[in-house]
Amino acid sequence: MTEERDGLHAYEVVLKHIEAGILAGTHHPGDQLPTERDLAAQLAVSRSAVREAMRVLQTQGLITSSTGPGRGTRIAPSRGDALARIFQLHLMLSDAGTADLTETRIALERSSAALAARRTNARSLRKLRGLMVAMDGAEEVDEFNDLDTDFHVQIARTGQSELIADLTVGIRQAVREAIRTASAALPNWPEHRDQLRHEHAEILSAIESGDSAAAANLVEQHIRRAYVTLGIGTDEEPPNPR
Amino acid sequence: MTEERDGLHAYEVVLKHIEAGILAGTHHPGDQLPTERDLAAQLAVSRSAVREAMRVLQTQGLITSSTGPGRGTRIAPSRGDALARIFQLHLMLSDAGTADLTETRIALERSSAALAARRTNARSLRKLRGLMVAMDGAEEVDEFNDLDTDFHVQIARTGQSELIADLTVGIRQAVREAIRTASAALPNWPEHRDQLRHEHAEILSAIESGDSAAAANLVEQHIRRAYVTLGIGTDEEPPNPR
DNA sequence: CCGCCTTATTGGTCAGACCATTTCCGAGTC
DNA sequence: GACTCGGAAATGGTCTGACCAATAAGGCGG
Repeated sequence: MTEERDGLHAYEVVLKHIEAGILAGTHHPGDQLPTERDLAAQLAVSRSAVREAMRVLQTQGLITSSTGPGRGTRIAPSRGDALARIFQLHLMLSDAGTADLTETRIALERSSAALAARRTNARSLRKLRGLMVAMDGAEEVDEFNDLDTDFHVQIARTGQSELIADLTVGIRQAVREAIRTASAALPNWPEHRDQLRHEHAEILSAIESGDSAAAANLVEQHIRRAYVTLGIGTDEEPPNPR
Repeated sequence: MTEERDGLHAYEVVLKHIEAGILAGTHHPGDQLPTERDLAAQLAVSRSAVREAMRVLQTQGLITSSTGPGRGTRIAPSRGDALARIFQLHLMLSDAGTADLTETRIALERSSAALAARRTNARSLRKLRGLMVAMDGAEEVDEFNDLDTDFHVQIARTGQSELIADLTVGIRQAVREAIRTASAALPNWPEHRDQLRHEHAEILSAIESGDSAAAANLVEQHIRRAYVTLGIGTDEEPPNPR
């Protein structure tokens, strides 16, 4: 076999080979892949090229590797937070305005909250209540803001759609710092904080009672009110009007 | 310097080094990175490790490389469709139900359409009109479906928020095959196709006239009607109710 | 039968070489 | 002086081969 690579880089040959299996639905979570040395031989590239492709897929949360006989590399059973991290990096480099980000965040968190309301489970509710309690005891901006982020993330995770959850998490993480800074500059922080506590309680209540429509609407109001108070993302008409 | 890597893999050292620069806002699109050999020396890892990290960032669309003195590697000025491709792979492996996907797609495309209506430009409108014309001439399922995908993608691109566009593109690409299969099985495909043409025309009209609310609503109706006709994603109450 | 030790497998890392492309610069030419 | 051409150097791309580290499996002695 001559090296017909059609201008593709060596690592791309490997990457496309595996991605094709995923996109075609022939690779499923848990499936075992050939060893790096075998793949290199099969595709007529060096092991380095195979390893570069493996790294790419690993950092995208698509495969996991471990050493030892019979171990090796397999399609990841769960994607972890890789997508959220990648998403966050893209957000940092993107020129998306704060307003766009806000509207996207609202669109995603409406989905998250509604899903959460329809798929509650005892463990998630316990975590959410725990975060509420923790926030009741958090007076300062930094501590409260971290818990606030966790609260929204936990709602996303409750929906049991890891994809939507990952996106939600990524965007919430990305705006975390901006929210922190704006909060710290608020003259009436204690009032704002109490308002947030109140809204969180309402949202949790809607989720607990399984009212997905209410949960979605409350989350949207919650986010909009917070951004108005913080003075961010209000420079143009909402791109997602209702 | 002793190799204090704290359990991190060699490539992770490099990856985190560069990601940190991005997340901290010290790296901006267009910025030049050190050469692979320099980075390897600085971080006390082998060049292979540096290359693995570079591959990861390249495939995520975050950096670009070229050879030659003074060229090298830099932060990508534009992220391309890398995020959409990664997103698509995650969708394939995720257990997200079709219903969840549909609702998320609606949430995102509402945003896309509304943004497009507020940020129209001659070039985008020309492309959209061109796709409409092409669809008028496309009778068969496969050809029409490809153009349909392009139409939705182009709307997303028109919004000028690459982030939302990438997400929209990823999810639309991911459901492309499912839509194609379901369409091919439709007994009354010609009627469905004509209905889609009609709805596309309405959406384009709303975008042209800058009516973002109408554009968002029309897109939502368009997607919902299509999924009902195709018999997918209707197995539960909408998670994003209004 | 149990526990330990050896061995084989497999990913992780490294060093070094060579290649391909591109820029840069200087010698030579008009 | 300007222009062209050719070689040197920079830089990412690829390959080879070696060795390390973790782990599982099998064998051996008790």
